Amino acid sequence: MSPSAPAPFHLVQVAVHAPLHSRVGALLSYSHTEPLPPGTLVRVPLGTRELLGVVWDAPVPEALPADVQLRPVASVLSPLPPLDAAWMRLMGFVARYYQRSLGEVAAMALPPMLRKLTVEQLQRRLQRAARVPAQSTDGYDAEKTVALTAEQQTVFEQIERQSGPFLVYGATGSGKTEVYLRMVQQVLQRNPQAQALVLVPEINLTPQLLERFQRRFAPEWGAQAVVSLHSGLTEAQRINHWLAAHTGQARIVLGTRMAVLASLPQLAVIVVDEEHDPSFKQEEGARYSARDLALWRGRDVGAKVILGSATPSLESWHACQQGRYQRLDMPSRVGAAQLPTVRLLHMGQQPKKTVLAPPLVQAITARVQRGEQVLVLLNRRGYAPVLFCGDCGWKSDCPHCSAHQVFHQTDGRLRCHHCSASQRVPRHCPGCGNPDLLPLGHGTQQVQAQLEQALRNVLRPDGQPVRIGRIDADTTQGAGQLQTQLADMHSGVVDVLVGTQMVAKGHDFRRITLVAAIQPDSALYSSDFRAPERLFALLMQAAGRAGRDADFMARQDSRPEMWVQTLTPQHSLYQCLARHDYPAFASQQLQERRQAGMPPFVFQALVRADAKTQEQAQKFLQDAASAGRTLPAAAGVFVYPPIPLAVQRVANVERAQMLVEAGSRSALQRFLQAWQPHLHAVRAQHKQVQRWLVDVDPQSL
DNA sequence: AGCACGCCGACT
DNA sequence: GTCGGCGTGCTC
Repeated sequence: MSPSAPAPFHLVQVAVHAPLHSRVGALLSYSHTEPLPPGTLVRVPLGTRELLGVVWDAPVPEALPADVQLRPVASVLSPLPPLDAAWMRLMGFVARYYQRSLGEVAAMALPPMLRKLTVEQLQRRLQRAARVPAQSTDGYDAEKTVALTAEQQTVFEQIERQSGPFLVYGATGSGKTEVYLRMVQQVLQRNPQAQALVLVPEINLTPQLLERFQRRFAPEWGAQAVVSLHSGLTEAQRINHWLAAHTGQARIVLGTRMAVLASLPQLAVIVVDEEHDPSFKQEEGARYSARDLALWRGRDVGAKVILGSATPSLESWHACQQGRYQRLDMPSRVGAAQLPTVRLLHMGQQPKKTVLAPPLVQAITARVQRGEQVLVLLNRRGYAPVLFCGDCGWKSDCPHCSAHQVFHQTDGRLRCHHCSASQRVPRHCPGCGNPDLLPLGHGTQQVQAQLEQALRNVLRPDGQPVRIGRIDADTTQGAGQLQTQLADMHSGVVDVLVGTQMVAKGHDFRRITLVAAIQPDSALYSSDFRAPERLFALLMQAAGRAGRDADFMARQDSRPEMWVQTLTPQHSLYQCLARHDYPAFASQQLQERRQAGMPPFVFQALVRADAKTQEQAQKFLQDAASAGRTLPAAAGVFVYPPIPLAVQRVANVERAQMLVEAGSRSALQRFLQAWQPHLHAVRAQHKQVQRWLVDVDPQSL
């Protein structure tokens, strides 16, 4: 381009989602008749298709590759205010930190419908939103503002006075939510433009909390002031809620991890409830941690960040000990509700192969006879994890995966939980023709069946037979099925609920007085060093389901209990659980992690590869490691040898991974940045590799 | 990732 | 003769 004659167009740099073509941070250049400010949403041609893109504030490249022809921007989504600098900084950070392209990260953060709408349709949507009267509060009676307890008041004042970040460490039922509500209210009242972001781990938890925020805030600011953002919304809802956040009309955005990426130009306070929950980590694409991004974003824009949990992540607990976060304790349960007594039932003293120990069955019987409810937890769905032939040793192995097919009695099928392949249960052993195949181990279906058998003659106080429900991934396939089944539990149709961990989270069943964990021991021997941490959190959370309604407990003259069936009742995890002593558990775990050199004392990333054979996958990783070790940034970084994943083969794809470790976050980041182009180059020489990825701060190994 | 182009087997 | 299988390669 000659500098003497002004070009008849302006060059714009655009972030688009063109995965392999563009490397991390790469932008594509387009021309436009006038300059476009950074953050402008545009549609640009790429090959034969048209993609959504965001104009980026980046230096114009020296020169384009000689063979590419500059093309014009196809259209500008002009009705939309540009995305602000803070949002673009966030996208830049996510792309850099998690090793993805800017375009991919931006595409993930924007509502999908933005790709399709015409400028006119967008215009109409914005106008319709603007016409909604600011005070449409129909259906929302002002929630009575109850006085805070002394404990809540103290925590509230500390958050108000100091800058944070805060970790509110409070037992289940200690009233953390009320503190969040007050804090949000306070911040939003002080600044009439300010926005709040509230993150929860699961979609199922949004309706309850959304309703509570609506009741509190809709009377003052209108129903559209509180919106939700999660993957359960329709595309239309999602774009409307996103637009409300982006234009500032929404004062409070409540949602799952994706909400942390929303455009919130006036963000002033962020709450991350149940901050320890693994669901905050995105496990595909850009593998971000919404909790970590909340902290980054809060620091970047000067918003208060409040994390809350009864069993904080060891990362957050450690950060408090280092003085990086401020810990605020809320030890008491509101309204005289008491924590359950934990009984550790030694299964070594029960007959072999006992699934439900007789004393537990007696305890369950006594509870349901008094009109109380019981929650039975078992982290294994199906009837039995494997079918076995006693004559020839045949097992129900999945032909496509290195895993067993699980026996599902309800539909008489064997089903692989990794690739979903399924087949009818064979009448005779496929190996030797033996007609007697044995189910080994037990899952939720079997526990449900055994309970039905054991309680078949037991009656409730109203003379009705006892009903046993089951909730797991198999019973909640269809839309709304989980809600229906939870409603059955609430209304008292179901007396005993058997389920996987999905039932332990967040639901207030007022009449549950007994919670039982059937066989949690396996997590103690897992190869994943985080398994005990997750188990402890799950059991504490499950314990918190019992006896939440102090009035009901008083009327029943009943005391809440949690039973744990275990072969190692003396294990320190169970001993800490029995005392409801998270701090002791955390300090013991942290000591182990420090001695063993594991997070949070080191920082990790994982490189994974998929290929037809394990050798191909591992060879790629080895070559990648070799390329990495020659880099200057490799000093202080350790790359472990590649190993197969715990489930090595899924759907006929072999999977391998390689751990990368460093003593500091910045050393790890420097190495990953420098390594990135080499990974791409090595990949180009390993065409047999079907898929590969980098997982920064992996949550499961 | 899409979406083209391109070069070999069974059908109206 | 064509429809279509998915291998290879390109996209500012």
